[in-house]
Amino acid sequence: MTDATRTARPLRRDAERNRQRIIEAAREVFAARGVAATLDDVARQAGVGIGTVYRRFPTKEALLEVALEEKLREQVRVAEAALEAPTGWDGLTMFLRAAVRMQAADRGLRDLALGAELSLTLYDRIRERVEPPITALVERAQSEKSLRPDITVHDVPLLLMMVTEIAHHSHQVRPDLHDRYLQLLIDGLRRSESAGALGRPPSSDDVDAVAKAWLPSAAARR
Amino acid sequence: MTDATRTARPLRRDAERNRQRIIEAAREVFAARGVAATLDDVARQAGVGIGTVYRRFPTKEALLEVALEEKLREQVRVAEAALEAPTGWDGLTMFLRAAVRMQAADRGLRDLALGAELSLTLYDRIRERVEPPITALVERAQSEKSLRPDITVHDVPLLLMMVTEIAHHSHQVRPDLHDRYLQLLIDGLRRSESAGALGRPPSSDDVDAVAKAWLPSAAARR
DNA sequence: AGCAACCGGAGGTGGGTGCTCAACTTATCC
DNA sequence: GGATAAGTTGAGCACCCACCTCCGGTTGCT
Repeated sequence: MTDATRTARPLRRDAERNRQRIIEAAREVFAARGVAATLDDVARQAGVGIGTVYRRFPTKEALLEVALEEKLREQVRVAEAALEAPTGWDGLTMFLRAAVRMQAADRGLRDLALGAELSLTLYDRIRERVEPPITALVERAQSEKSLRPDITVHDVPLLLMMVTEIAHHSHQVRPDLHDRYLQLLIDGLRRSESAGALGRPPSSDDVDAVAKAWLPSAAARR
Repeated sequence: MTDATRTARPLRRDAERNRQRIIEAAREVFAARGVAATLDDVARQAGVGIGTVYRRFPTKEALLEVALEEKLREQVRVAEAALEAPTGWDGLTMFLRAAVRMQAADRGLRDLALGAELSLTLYDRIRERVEPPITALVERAQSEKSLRPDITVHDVPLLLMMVTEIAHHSHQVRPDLHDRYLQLLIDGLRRSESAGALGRPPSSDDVDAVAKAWLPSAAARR
């Protein structure tokens, strides 16, 4: 019953230093290039050999998890904090803006938020803590007659995908450009008599399928 | 001064038949996989050898141009037809819906419309015939007080990119899903007192830069 | 029949990725 | 100040994919 990580002897000092360097480098590299970045990239950025990276982190997934766990938790915190907003509409738009800001600044975070090759247990743990607050906000905003009634929680990931996609392609040229289109979408979310019909909303499975098809690895595969 | 294509002797019958097969196959393959599709894919689909494709079309670009020229012209026609609409708003939304419908059904068309590796002369010829009608529609819809005033022509390509991106990733699962988000954006385009500020619009150069970064080849390169 | 035109597709070329391992270096402990 | 385990390194292997060439064999045309 002894926990493996607890009984493990501490790393030698140079090894521990390299481990930190690798994590730091991973944060930068994954932020810039997303989960598609190679561990060679990380090693070069960290100033260590590739072998060192592989010794410390058996898979890219393991490194991703360590490098981005904190930011993933932050996303949960943002969703929960949005519940404190005075209105459902404020909370929902606050969450959208915060999530876009974070994911626009870190492509790896965005890839993970879409469900990319993360340890499923951690991913599910995050997702199951983000969905309930957002569901609550959507319902509250609809009962307050500010959010249009034909929107569901499952639209939220799709909105984020669209906007962060713009963000990543325009980041070099106009790092703020995506805000323009997020605002346009937010204005489209407002209840209004002039709004057109939206058609059938995505199911939870639809969202998963789209996210999977959107990920870099899927694109490379076909 | 003799035109090379005019003085060229006609192809042998089997060669002409294969040429047509290749063009037909190219239309299917590029529609499904976009400009990233390989000429090997096209050859397999056409039931001919790769060598045959390369003899007939020295580069992928040449084949793309022949395979998609008609659809590109159709895009121009759609833009011009939108001018006939009763109001600027109707014309603009008609154009958006038509452009999205066509580009969602043909990924290659979408890639070319974004400016992917097409012979520059043809590309510019298309663009310079699409922009004026859209500019006119935007201005008309704004003077009619239906389109919000902080939108410019250069927003149109970005809107198309976002929506067609969703279209391509959701096509397998829910071929109509992108319409939902196009409608949301269209509702966001309507003039309204509750609309938020949009920030600085993209310049023409910004659009080019974003489109370039969005293309499959650019993603592979870095 | 004879010959130019045409076809096919194996394979050369060039690029990239994920990962290993044997030779070397360094921290730590007595 | 050794002895030793722990750590490091990066060339190199295995693999995959895309573009394109080349030439022995085939086919349509006159």
